[in-house]
Amino acid sequence: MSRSPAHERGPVRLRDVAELAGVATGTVSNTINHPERVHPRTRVVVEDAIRTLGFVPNQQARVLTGAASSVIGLVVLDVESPFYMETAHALERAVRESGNVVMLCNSEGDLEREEALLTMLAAQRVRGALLAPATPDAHADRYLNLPGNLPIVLLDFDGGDEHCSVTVDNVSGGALAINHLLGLGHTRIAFLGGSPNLRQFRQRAKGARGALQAAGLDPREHLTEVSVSGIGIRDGQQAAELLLESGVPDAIFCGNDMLAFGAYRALTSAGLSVPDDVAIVGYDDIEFAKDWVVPLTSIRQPIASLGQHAAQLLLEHSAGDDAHEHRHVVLEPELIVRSSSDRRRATTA
Amino acid sequence: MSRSPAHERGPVRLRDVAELAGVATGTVSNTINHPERVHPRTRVVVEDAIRTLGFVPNQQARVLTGAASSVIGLVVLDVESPFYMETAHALERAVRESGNVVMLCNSEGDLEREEALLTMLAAQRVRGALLAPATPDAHADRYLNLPGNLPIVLLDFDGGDEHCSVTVDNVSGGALAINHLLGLGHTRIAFLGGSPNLRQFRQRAKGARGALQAAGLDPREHLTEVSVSGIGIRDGQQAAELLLESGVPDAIFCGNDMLAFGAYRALTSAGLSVPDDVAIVGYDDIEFAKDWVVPLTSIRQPIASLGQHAAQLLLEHSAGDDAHEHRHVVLEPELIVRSSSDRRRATTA
DNA sequence: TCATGTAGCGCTCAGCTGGTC
DNA sequence: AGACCAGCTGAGCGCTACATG
Repeated sequence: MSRSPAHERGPVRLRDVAELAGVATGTVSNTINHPERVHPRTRVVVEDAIRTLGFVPNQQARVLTGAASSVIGLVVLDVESPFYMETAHALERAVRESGNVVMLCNSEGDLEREEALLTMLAAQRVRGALLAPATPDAHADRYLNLPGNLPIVLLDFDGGDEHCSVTVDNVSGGALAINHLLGLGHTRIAFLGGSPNLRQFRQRAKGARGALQAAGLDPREHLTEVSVSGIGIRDGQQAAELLLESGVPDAIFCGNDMLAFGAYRALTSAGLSVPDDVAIVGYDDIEFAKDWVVPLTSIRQPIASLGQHAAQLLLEHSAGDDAHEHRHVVLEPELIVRSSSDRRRATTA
Repeated sequence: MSRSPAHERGPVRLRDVAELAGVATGTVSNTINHPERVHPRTRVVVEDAIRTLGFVPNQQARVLTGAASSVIGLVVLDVESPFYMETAHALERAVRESGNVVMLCNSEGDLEREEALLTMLAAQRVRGALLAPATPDAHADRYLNLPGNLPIVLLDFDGGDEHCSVTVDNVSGGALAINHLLGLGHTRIAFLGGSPNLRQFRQRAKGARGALQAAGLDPREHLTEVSVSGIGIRDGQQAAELLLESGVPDAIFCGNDMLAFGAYRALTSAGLSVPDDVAIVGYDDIEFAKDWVVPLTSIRQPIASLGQHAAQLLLEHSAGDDAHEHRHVVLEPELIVRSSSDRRRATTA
């Protein structure tokens, strides 16, 4: 009468194990959750039964009886963007270390889709959600009335008093880039990414202007801001081509690394050398940056740290701790100098 | 007595809605699942109550009562590899179109981790799992006794009679690349990726040898196979540097695009021009390929199609259809010619 | 025709029985 | 006889289906 697990219909239940072991269901439950409460003799019998039947407890039923869910939702804008994927990976790592798992969802920058996903996650009664808002400029209000009051932590987005958040200081990152370029003697600088509708880019531009002012230079004179329509290589290339029509700057600071790769293509196509004619600085320091044809100087976001903080905030937040204080963690980016801005730098690292 | 959803403790239950609406729980359930069975007047009342309470049905409880889960697990080797991410995205898209959601898990090429993830997915009672096996050479046997007999579909891995699978013909892809290079007049070809432990690479190499033979050329004479230790840009660069020590080939066919980028770096560092001195062909046609400094000729995997087939197979498989016939879908790759092998080609596309 | 009541999905936990020393 | 421990029983988690009114 032994039924091979692989050929059964429907999953094995606790009760099946109990029957085979000749004990009550509660005893099986106990050997799984409180082994010390059950006599070693019985325990062995039950464990054998579990093994021969290939029993895997139904997590949904467990959660229904009050156990905390071990699933954490992660909603990102764009699963294909290298930066978001690296971030997702870091988050996954941090979440895993806490014994939970990530359910990765892609909002594709669509507000409705984001809402649908949050509802879905609430319906799944996940433990909480990490959310990289889909809107360039969503009001924090947007997340005030979450479906099923799902605990969330906002990524790279300041949620005001109502939510926890982990952000990286974009203003400071912009300043970092500009100060580096000024230090190299460049004063005719372009910022590629002056797209009006992306908050991160706007903040980086603000940091850039601030750094120029702090150095006693008028941004209107020394910083040309160029809009981009998207955030990919092509967009960067087009924008840089446009920029070159009105003169060659000393340096181009790009809103992200993909744009920087595009700028590189435009410059070399125009017969210009990087960094001799024009220096380039990117942003994000994605994996590709260090291995680009000319290794790219970039502003590195502290992804691993971001993941850890976000995971920890969410776990605290969802711990059921009644009076939860919403916290905001702000992390600092870091300048990584490579040969796209400074020929003296080694190719590696 | 109206409790604002955002300030409640614990999620709203069906019963809360029923109380507020002054009906029985069954009626609320009906207005959600079988609206036609409930009187319009009552329906409005219930719907109002649902809205004011912000009620989101507990999906776990639903599944417990027999509903099919709408979660599909996706286990991949490496969430940071561009190719896997593009594949994951395609799968997600296909799964979403079927009204389900993906739970993305990262096995990181680790067998134990893969097993733990499959058990976790079984415990979550997901509808099924899509699995890109973590082993270079796992026996299909490995997946014979799955925890909780989780329905699975194998990706890019032939599971024999015991599982459904969707694969792309790597042998044919290898041949495609070689025939293209032969057509350009190249006969001293290197295959970069002769790593002995990656099945995909072995199959591509096999296709390459076959194509040479079919053209009446002895592979031992015309094809130099170079091992790589990994699958990243650095690995490709190192392998290509090593290769150049023993002479410059007409063309390099790489096991994937990242290796090809690395080979490109090695060639240009050595003062060689692509494609004039050496042609390069990659594999996978990742997003980056078309925008590399010299746009890369590559073998494109039909990712979208792979996603659709895999999702469909899994849905069929998990439909509970008793006598399920395991099916194997084999897709054909496609040659995308760009300027890394043929200067006459436009930069775009 | 429409709403109600109830059983039960798989599991856990508090409370209990009954056998031992 | 009282203390104790192993294991059993049953209610209930949130929801749906089905048989009634």
